[in-house]
This record gives sequence, C-alpha cells and structure tokens, in this order.
Amino acid sequence: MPSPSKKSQAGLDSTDRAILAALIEDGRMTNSALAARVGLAESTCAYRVRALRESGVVADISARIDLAAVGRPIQAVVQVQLASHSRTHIDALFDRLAGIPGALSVVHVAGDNDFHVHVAVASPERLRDLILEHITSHPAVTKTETQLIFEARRGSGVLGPL
Amino acid sequence: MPSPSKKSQAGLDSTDRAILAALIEDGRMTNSALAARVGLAESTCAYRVRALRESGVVADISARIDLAAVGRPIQAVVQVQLASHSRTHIDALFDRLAGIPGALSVVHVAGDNDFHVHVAVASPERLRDLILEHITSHPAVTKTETQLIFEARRGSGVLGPL
DNA sequence: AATGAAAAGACCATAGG
DNA sequence: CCTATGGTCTTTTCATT
Repeated sequence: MPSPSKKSQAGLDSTDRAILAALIEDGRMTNSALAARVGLAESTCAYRVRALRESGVVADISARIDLAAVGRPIQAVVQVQLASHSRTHIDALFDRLAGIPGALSVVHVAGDNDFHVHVAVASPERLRDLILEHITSHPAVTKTETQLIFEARRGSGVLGPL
Repeated sequence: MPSPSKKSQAGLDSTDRAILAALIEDGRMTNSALAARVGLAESTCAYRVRALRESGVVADISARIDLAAVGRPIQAVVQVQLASHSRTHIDALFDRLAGIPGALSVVHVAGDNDFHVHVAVASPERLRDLILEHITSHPAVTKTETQLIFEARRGSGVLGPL
C-alpha cells in the first residue's frame, strides 16, 4: 500500500505537487511518462491530473510562443494611471486593456499607477499607436508611463519552498 | 492541391498561425484534434507542429497553476533600482532575481527602475522577507518599490492583427 | 485512493500520389 | 500537401483491493 502522500496545504499532497512541477516543466509530457516520474500507476496518474484540471489548480496548459517569430519583437510595460477609481471605471478599463491586440498581461496594482500592461508589438511606431488608440484615448486615463523591455525572463516559479 | 497558405511574415503562414492559436488555447490538444481544427491531414499537421517546436517558434508548452491553490495567494510587483549599470551587475542581478523562490517573471526595462519582478508569496510577511533577503540585501540595489497586485489577467495575446 | 489489464484511440514512420 | 498502411505507444475504462 504505497501512499506516503503528505498534505502540505489545502488539498494538495506531495504527489500533486510533483505532478504540477512536471507539467510546468513540460505540459505535453505523456501520462505514462508522468506516471513513471511521480511513481503512480498510469490510471491513477490520469485520474489525479484530471482532478487537478477540473478543480482549476491547473488553470490551463498552453504554448508560449516566440514573440519575435510572430512579428512582434518589441516589448514594453505601459503603466496607466486613472483619474477615477470607481469600480465601474476600473472594471471597464481592465477589460479594455486586456483586449488590446498585443497585450500579454494586464495587472491591476495598488499604487500610483493603477495598471501595468505588458505588450508586444511589431515596432516602436506600433507601440505609439497602441498607446494612443487604446489607452490614452480613454477619458479616465490621466497618465501613462512606458518602459521598453530589454529582456524578460521566467522566474524560478512557485513550487520551491514556501 | 489545396494550399492557400498566405505568408504574413518570416516563414509563418496562416496555417502555422492557426496551429499556434490552437496550442495557446489548449497545449495538450491531440494532433488529430489539431489537424481537424486547422484543416490539415494528421501527418502534415504533426510535421508542422514538430517544425514549429524545433525552430523555437513554440518556445515551450507548460501548465499554469492557480497560485492560491499552492499556498501563494499574494502577488506583487517589486521594482528594483540599481546603482551601477555595468553589464556584470545587471547580469548578476538578473540571475539572482530570477532565482528567487516565488518569482514568476523578471523583466529588465529601460527606466528609472531597472527591473520589475513579479512574485507570488504566502503572506505579506513573506513578501517582506523575500524583499529583504533576496533583493535589498544586494549591494548594487539602491531602491525598491513594491506594489500589491489586486488582480492579474492574461491579455488577448499576440495572434490578432498586427 | 490506487491498481492491473483489456479495449479504444492516438501516434509515427513509411511509401506513393 | 494528401492518403494509406502497418506497428507501437497511450489513454480510458472498469472490476478489484
């Protein structure tokens, strides 16, 4: 009866964490490889993975693509300041920013600038156009601050020690 | 012979873009499902996907996990200013920041603050500890500015119109 | 929860159009 | 780029523990 599964937090035992780590490393790993790696039978492993996906612990499994290869070699962070912080304005702007073509992520932060928008564009001109057309054109936006990204890297992630 | 493949940029035709879009949506889609979706024979589709991965256009396929579910419900952006902008210092700090446990991404930007570090932590105390231990402790760091993240969303991405 | 085993399905390499 | 064929590996299902 092999199951030393330690629960270190809300419903996730060490086997689940091993599965998560593996799927972060390679989201296309086959179930059999995964089962071998975490030491489960294939059927059990498949069951666990399904449970993790259905419960939303695995939010999605998705390809990351080379931005230069799809014609968007320039990246920037555009910080956006709002005049009004009413819920309605925040929500509306959030939607609008997330919908910008080329927006990779939009973050709503506590601070002087309310949103950080990470964008990828084809050229500096396109960056200007994007900001003018989709951001500063909004009546509630008081200010933007744009920083060119020299290099972006992934961090070591979240499955090391707490 | 059915092949309307329009090249809109460097080596990528519209079929490739359809494949990329599908794999961004669901990186674990089977080759047969993908082939059906983009209207290719399975053999051809598999060939395309392999080419896209080998050429690095598909950088990786990876699971995104719910940060709260793994015990890190607090996110923040920590902006970091450096005293010296020598190549050596930049590189060293970049490595160090990317290695912080809980670091999701590290971005080197042109601006007053040189780095933006996106982190996920278990609690505000852990955030403080992380900053003190891994960031301000570095001799070249002159200043940090930290913003709590209220909400982070994915943008619409890069495969819409240029 | 976890397992093994069998049926169903997906994949790969190959050859030919 | 498509079809078609094997042979192999993978996933799923289910009765059992």
